[in-house]
Amino acid sequence: MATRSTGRTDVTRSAILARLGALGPASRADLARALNVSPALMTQLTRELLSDGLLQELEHSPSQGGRPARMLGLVSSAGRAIGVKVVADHVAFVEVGIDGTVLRSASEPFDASTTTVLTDLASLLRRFIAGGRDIPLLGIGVGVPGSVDRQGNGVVESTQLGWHQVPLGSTLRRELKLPVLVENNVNALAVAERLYGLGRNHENFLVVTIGTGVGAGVVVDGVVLRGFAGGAGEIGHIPVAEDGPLCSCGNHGCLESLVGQGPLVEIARGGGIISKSGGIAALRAAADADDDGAAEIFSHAGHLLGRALAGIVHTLDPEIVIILGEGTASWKHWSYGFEPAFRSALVPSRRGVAVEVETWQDESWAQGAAALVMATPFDSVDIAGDQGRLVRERLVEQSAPQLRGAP
Amino acid sequence: MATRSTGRTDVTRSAILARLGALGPASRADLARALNVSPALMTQLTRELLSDGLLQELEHSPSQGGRPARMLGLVSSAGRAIGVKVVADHVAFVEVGIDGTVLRSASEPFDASTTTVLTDLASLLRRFIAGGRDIPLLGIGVGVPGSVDRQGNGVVESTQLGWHQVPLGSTLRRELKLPVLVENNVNALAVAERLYGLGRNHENFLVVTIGTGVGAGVVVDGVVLRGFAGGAGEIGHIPVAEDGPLCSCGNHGCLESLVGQGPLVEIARGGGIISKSGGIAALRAAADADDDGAAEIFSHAGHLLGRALAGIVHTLDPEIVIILGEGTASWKHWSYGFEPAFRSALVPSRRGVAVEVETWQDESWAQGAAALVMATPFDSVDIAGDQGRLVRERLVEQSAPQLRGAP
DNA sequence: TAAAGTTATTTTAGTTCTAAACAAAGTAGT
DNA sequence: ACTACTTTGTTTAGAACTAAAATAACTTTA
Repeated sequence: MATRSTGRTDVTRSAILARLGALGPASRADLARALNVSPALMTQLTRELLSDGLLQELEHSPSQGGRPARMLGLVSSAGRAIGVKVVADHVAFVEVGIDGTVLRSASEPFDASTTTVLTDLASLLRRFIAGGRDIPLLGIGVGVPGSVDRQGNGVVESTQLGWHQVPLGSTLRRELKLPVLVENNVNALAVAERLYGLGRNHENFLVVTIGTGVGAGVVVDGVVLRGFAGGAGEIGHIPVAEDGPLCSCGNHGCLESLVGQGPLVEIARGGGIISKSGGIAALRAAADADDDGAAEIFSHAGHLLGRALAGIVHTLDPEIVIILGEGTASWKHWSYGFEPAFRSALVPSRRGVAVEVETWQDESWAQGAAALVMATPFDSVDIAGDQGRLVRERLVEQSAPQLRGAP
Repeated sequence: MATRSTGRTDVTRSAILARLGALGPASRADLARALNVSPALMTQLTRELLSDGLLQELEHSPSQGGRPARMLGLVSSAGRAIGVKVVADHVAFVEVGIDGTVLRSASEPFDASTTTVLTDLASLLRRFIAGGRDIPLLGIGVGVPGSVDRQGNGVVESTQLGWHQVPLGSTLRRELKLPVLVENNVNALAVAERLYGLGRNHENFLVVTIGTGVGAGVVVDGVVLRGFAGGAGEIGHIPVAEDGPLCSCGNHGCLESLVGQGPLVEIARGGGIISKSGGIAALRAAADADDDGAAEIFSHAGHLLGRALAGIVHTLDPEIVIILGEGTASWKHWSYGFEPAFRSALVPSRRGVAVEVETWQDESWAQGAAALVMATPFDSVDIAGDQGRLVRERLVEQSAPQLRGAP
């Protein structure tokens, strides 16, 4: 059906801001091309944003053969966002600037299984917010391991947290009086990747995370694919072995039950490769030290992941696959199994699909959640709904209280 | 990025026509809601279409508690389309009315491997077109077993036909002077399903075909997912068995090499279940006659398909899975293996996903191809590009040569 | 160094759509 | 019958865009 061209609040206006934030200064002509609008409109919108004090004109860029471009840059104090990573035993916060850079971060112990989870989380968040700079706070992004009905609604279903239809979004919104966007953590990462990472240059890509579990974020035509109930990307439960080990979901032989961090450590302990108390770090250390058994464990995991991803690549035809997550620290070892299995299981015409492994940081999950907020202006499909509109309004209104609508 | 709200030719105007064609008469208010535009615009557009002679006002529908709705219906002579199914040894044509009903059909022997394929096809098409009624021919839809760069472009890559970057679209367009839309055959089927079938009521679904090969069409938010190079949905080559039989793609153990019609027949012959010259019909007959071996072959295929589809459902989270293709004639036998394997491999929260098997007809492939033409008005994402615009123009202009622009 | 070609930005005159107010044509309660 | 309430359809003013032409500010070529 025809998408209603909103009209309500201006989408393009703030898409300009988000783009400049994400990619740095650009000319009006660049922006018009990138956002797929006419130069005429760009002139008009940037005029308003300049007079609102959200943009500034910078130096000229050297001529490309014609009139040199006048670069436009963001006034960096235009906004900030907070990203939250929620897992069973702790929460992590980051505060990011409008360009996605981390300004502050913190981590707090937390119990997701109490009856007071939501108010607990709100208090922790309030405390973190209080420490922030005096820049308009555009909103809160929350990444959870589980599925979310709609970003702007924020009802969470998560076996990992033991949450069943928990109204995380509405509660935080009420408690904090701020726009709140809730999303599956891997999808949030995909949004961040699209905005700040390799996904900037690709409209169709796959983000795959390896770590405790295995997950995927699917970006199609520049937009994160959520599926019918927000559950797309749960590749950790693809059936792999007919009679494999028991998975947390209750089935046997899921991908995650074979290549997740827990199972790998289990195998290593059983095989005497690491001590009974050793963890994934010990296993990686063993592999790094050329222990054949350890290498084989990673390599076999890579093999299984490679075959599973080949299936997904056939299904979705992405341009590039981006590997992320805590597990990437051992990617070198995974890759021995992954590359041959993955490539050889692909149809010849797909065999060249790019696989990139990005460096992983502790804050990456929370940073991804924050990207949800910064991405809302891009949100032409209106994934974030009402909350997206609020973010946009805060961005435009708070930054320029002195102008517009003053008597 | 913000989608350019085309503006060029009117999309909504013909979305009205397509909707009325697909779903029958509706009121202005209904249409406005369905197409997500304002009532005001609907008044304006329908006024034009009425005066153009494309629509007609019908009786009032009984009041729903307020002013009774004035129904609008399509003037059925507004247009027709032709759909073509191309396979290695023959082509099939159908002519459909604006509501998707088949008016005429034909099948011709054909050799896809000659050097004159394209002109041969054009001649056959010309002959078929000539037999049609005197109603505006909106365009030609072609379904091919392979991937297509862009519908409106129509460059085909198909191992099955032995075609490498064949410019099918542009050639037919030049030869026939008509809008031509080319698409992978399963994707075309998904479009038809969205327009006329079960997909009408679902924005996220999966069309799976079983027959010679296995394929899938993925519909996300109402739009067919094509992927980076138009190759999405090639689930026939998902790796299933580590050391399975050789597949036509050159790899071993692809889903298709295990559950395709050819392999099933092979196994049945080898097991003495059918004669050395028996085909799939014989195998089905054996299963129908309670031959345990035959039943087991189908059941095992169902088992493998079920596990593979479970993986895809986890990846895409569709609301419903629609099974189509020649193979559905034996679905009863497949289902014994399919249902338990599929359900038990799904995460509990997904276990209820609906699986529907629709009746299959010989012309279904070609009918799907024709739907490409009828769907272009819906094409808010502009998949069909230039050719879509041409279809729209033909629909509006040819039907009302007597009005508009007359001196 | 003047003419030609490029690229960037602005102006102008629409087009397409929406929101909001209104008019039309009913049903249901009193 | 009279009023209140619903739903449909229309009118009007205005917002958001676009295309095309005009203008600006260079580089390149002859």
